[in-house]
This record gives sequence, C-alpha cells and structure tokens, in this order.
Amino acid sequence: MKPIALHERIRAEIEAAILGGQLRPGDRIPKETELMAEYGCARMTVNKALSALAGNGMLERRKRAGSFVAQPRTQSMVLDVPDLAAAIAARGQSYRWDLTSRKISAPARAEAEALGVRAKVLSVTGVHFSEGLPLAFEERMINLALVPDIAEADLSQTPPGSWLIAHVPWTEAENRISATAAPVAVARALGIARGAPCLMLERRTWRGTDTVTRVRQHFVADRYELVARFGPGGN
Amino acid sequence: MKPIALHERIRAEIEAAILGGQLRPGDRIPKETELMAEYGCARMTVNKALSALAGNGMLERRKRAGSFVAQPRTQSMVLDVPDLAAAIAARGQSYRWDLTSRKISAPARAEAEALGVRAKVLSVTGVHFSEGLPLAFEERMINLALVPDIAEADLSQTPPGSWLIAHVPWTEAENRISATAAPVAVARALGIARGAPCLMLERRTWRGTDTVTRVRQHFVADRYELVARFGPGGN
DNA sequence: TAGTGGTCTAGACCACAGC
DNA sequence: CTGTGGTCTAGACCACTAA
Repeated sequence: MKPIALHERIRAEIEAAILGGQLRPGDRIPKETELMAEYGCARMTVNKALSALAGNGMLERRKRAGSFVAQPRTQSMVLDVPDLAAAIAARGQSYRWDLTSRKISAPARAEAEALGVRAKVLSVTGVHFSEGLPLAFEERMINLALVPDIAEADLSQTPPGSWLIAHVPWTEAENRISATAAPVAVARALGIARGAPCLMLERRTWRGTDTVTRVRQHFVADRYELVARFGPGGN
Repeated sequence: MKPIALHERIRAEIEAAILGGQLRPGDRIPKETELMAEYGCARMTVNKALSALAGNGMLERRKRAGSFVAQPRTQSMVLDVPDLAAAIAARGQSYRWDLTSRKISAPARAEAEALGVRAKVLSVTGVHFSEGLPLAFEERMINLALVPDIAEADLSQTPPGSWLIAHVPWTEAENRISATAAPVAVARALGIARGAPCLMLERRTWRGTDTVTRVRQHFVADRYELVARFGPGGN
C-alpha cells in the first residue's frame, strides 16, 4: 500500500460523491473550516483539494457564498494532434516522406490574406507513407520571415512538420477537421479514386500575432482516425 | 490594475520563457529554493506555481534531479465537442431533432461487448437538422442500468445527447474522428448520395468503469467541421 | 547518501460578495 | 458588515532517487 496524500484523498472522496450522485449540481460543499475539522488537518490541505477540483471544473467557488458542485460540463476534450513521423514510428510502423514540390515565392494575394503575411513564403507539398502505403497528402506554407532557417533545411529527408516542431516555438494554433471528397490532385498523389472520402486536417500556427505555418493534410479515410480523450484530472 | 497573485505571476513568467524559446525542452529550471530567493517568497508559493505548470504538462519534475521543461510539445489541443442542439442554437440557426427509432432491449452479444455491459440498453436513432437541412445521423446506445431515468424522457422532443449532458455526470470519454463513405441507411436518412463523404464522430462515455453511452454521428461533409484550439494557459 | 520535490502545519491578512 | 475563499509565511518532516 502506497500512502496517499491527504489532500488527494480529500479530493478523491469529494469527486466520488459528485460522480456517484450523493452530491448533485448546485449542492453546497462544507466550507473549508468544516472540512478542516472533519479531516483534522490544516486549512491549506483542504484548500489544495478544493482548488484542484475547481481547476477541473467540478466545483465552483464563490467568496462569501461557499463551494458548489458545478453544472455538468461542456464536453471539451484534449485532442492530441501528432507529428505524423513520430506518431507512426511510435506505433511500430515504417514511415516515409516524399517531397513532391518546393517553392519560395511571394504569396499571391489570396494566399497573403490567408497566411496573414506579405513576407516571402516557402510552399511545400508531399506525401506521408506508412508501411509503404500513402497515408496523407500535405500542402504547407511557411512564413520565411519568422522561420528563415528552414530555407536551408533538407525537406526531402525531414518532413516540414517535424522540422518545425523541433525548431520553432509557437504560442497558438487552430485545427479544423472535416471530411471531403478527394480532389483530383490529392487522389492522384494518394493513389485513390477521385471523390473518395478523405479526412482533412487544416492547421494554422501562430507565434504572437504572426502566422508561422499553415498546413492542409488529406488522409485516406480508412487509414487514419483522430482520437480525443477526456478524463477528470487530466489522466 | 488588478493585483496578480504572486504564484500566478511566477507561473506565467516561466510559461512565457518556455513559449518564447528562452527555455528549451529538457532545460533545467531553478530549484524551488532558488526561485524562492529570486522572488523573495515562501517555498509553498513557488511550489504552487511549479505544480500548476507540471499539471499542465509544461514541466516534468523529478525528485533529487530537479524540474525540467517538458518534452517537445505534442500538439495537444482542446477540442470542444458540442452538444449539437446548443451549438447550432448558439450560431443563431434553427435546430430540429427527428427521432426515428427507439428500442429497449438486452444488447446482442456483439453490442454487449462493445458497450461493456450486459444490462438492458436503450437504442435510439435520429437525425439532427439545422436550418431545415439534415446535418447529422445519430445512432446511440444508452446503459439503462446507469441511467434508468432516461426511459421516461421524451426523446422525440429532446435529443438524447442534450438530455444526458443535463442529467448524467461522467468521468471519462473518448472521441474517435474519421471520414467514411456514407452507408445506405445513413445516406437515406441524410438525403445524400450513397458513398458520399461523411465526417464520423464516435463517442464513448464512462462513469467509473461502466459505459454510460456510446454514440456514432455521421455528418454531411460540407455542413460541419470540428475546430480545436490551443493557446498558452488554456485560453 | 544527500539533495530534491512532496506534503503538511498553524498561524496570518486581505478582497470581495452576500447578508 | 461579516463570513468566505485567496493568498501567503516560515518553518517542518518525509520519500524518493540520482549521483
């Protein structure tokens, strides 16, 4: 038996009461001084337990009023959007990246607005393979003003996403996930029928207010899925 | 100027250093006693800041070794998986739910294994409409042993997902997102061509070790996308 | 084995929102 | 106004593990 920290025990017991239905949304929880007496510990210990529950969104704490069981949460989950090379390798499968085009240019007007930059841009397309089969077609634009070093990188060996993760910190990102019918160019690159269903992932990454990169990946439907998990306490 | 808590300021400064690149993955962070001296505060205050960062996965803390900037960040994003009725209403669009079937039964063998329960199960199918157009076809199974009250609910008025969110707490959930070609039954329910691309969302929700519900939603490709965001500090 | 984080105490003052 | 949570202190002992 490993001894469990007291604050963790308090936290777990209250959580269990909420999940088991003994405490219902809106119910009031004993005040810190009461719990402190009940468990025979210092107030900070109780506070640590309650703060953790509040941080998880299971409690709402209001000064002068007390602590209350929160309303059922919105379903927000943690989605791990992997670096493809690493993710495939982690599954024990072989990985290969085929660079199919690489171009440096000033972005066209439409692209400039989409990227939110007027600086020069590195445009790259290529295909990710897993176990020798095409998995995803990638089109990417990279802001050279923010990431000048990537112009020197050998992107035929390292997929641009892997290079960027290793070299460029970012502050914000947005992913859009949708399903589409494969356009001709994508279908040809992936060796599937035109119009076949694809999972499309569009990601845009910022550093501060500047766009770092913008990428669109078309996945062969049968060969890929995204998994998102949520558990209280982030386990 | 609202005064910011000291532990929060410490947390934010270290986080900024990590995101800004001054601290790189694997770098060691000053030990608690050093930070305590630097900020002129008690050790618990520093500890609270570092514990929060460790909880966010930005730091890894090892006894006897110290605190280190966590691994090359997996792109973890917060994916909001909305209650469809609420999400559509929030966009100012009209929403309608059509219940197409409702059945209580002991699950077949395959279903029992999939659900992880042998108790009776409520099976429901229906279609979500937005602005009068079919948006998603839903197939759902609900564990009646855990949620007996839903047998009395009027699921022709309230979609089961909305009812569950309002009434049932859960401890863990998993979402799988993929693209598929619409099967015949789905295509017919949504009024699209058989084989047309669909975004498929499969969600399974647990309370403790028991499955609460399992749902599969097929979205018409052009009419829906999922958005996941990440910002430092979870904003 | 020694240094680090993990935990806990018994106080304290303050801000703020309900009463 | 007063009770509640928010924050902080200056100690302390322990568990674990890396050196």
